[in-house]
Amino acid sequence: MAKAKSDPACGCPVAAFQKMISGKYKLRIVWDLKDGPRRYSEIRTGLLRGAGGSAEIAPRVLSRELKALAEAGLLDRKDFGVVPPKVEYRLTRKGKSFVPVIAAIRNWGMRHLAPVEMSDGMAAE
Amino acid sequence: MAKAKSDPACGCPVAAFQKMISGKYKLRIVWDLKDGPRRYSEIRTGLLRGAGGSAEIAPRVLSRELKALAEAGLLDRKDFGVVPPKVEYRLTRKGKSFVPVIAAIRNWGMRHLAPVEMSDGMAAE
DNA sequence: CAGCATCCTGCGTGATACTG
DNA sequence: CAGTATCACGCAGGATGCTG
Repeated sequence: MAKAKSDPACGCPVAAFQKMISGKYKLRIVWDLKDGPRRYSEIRTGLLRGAGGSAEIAPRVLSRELKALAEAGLLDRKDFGVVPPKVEYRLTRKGKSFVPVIAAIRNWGMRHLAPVEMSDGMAAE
Repeated sequence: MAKAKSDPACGCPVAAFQKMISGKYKLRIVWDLKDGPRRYSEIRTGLLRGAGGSAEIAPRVLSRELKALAEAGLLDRKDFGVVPPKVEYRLTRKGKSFVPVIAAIRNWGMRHLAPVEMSDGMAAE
């Protein structure tokens, strides 16, 4: 891989999509944010539901995904610039438009590959 | 990493989905197969559309993805067992049920992250 | 609290060669 | 034609420790 010279989207939306959501948490972050803005730690904590018992998420990783999503234009970073740091992330319009797609994915996933005992955030809709 | 002890689906359909389609070509393979069965080389060739100029796809990679998809129950491998080898891959019912999801993804992708000059297989829906 | 800096590791992926 | 075998590499992602 890593040819990364000329495949902004490869001419294929699917490939572009894959790139955009590459990373274990991206989809779930967006999904978590669909209910409203959240703070860094809230996202982090939320991601642990269903993490399978692994340790905590490395801040480096979460940070990276958040940044990538922001640069992809899916979400917006709001830094309050206060002393005890406070940062909120919220979906942009583009991000919101993406939620239904995730919903479709979740929907399919629950029907077809789910051992899935509903312990997830599925009470949402 | 490599916790891999108990996360068949992490309890999260989205995570399971990500696992299932992890791999650069999986989604596109399924998409390509939506029109009917295809042979190994056809898939390989088809995948090159939009490959961005990289060399050909390593057979090892394609092979692996195909196998994974088969084990995931999305597609079916049909070996004709003839002298000049001939193998066809076709979507299973489950695989077909997944096509609309990809369609949703493509649809969103074309609207939101597409440099996308319609050179793809978009005539589909 | 919200990160960034550093080290380390496994796996996905590419390239090439070989086989039934 | 449809793969498997082998070598090599980069990057995602985990674990710690530190900072503003």
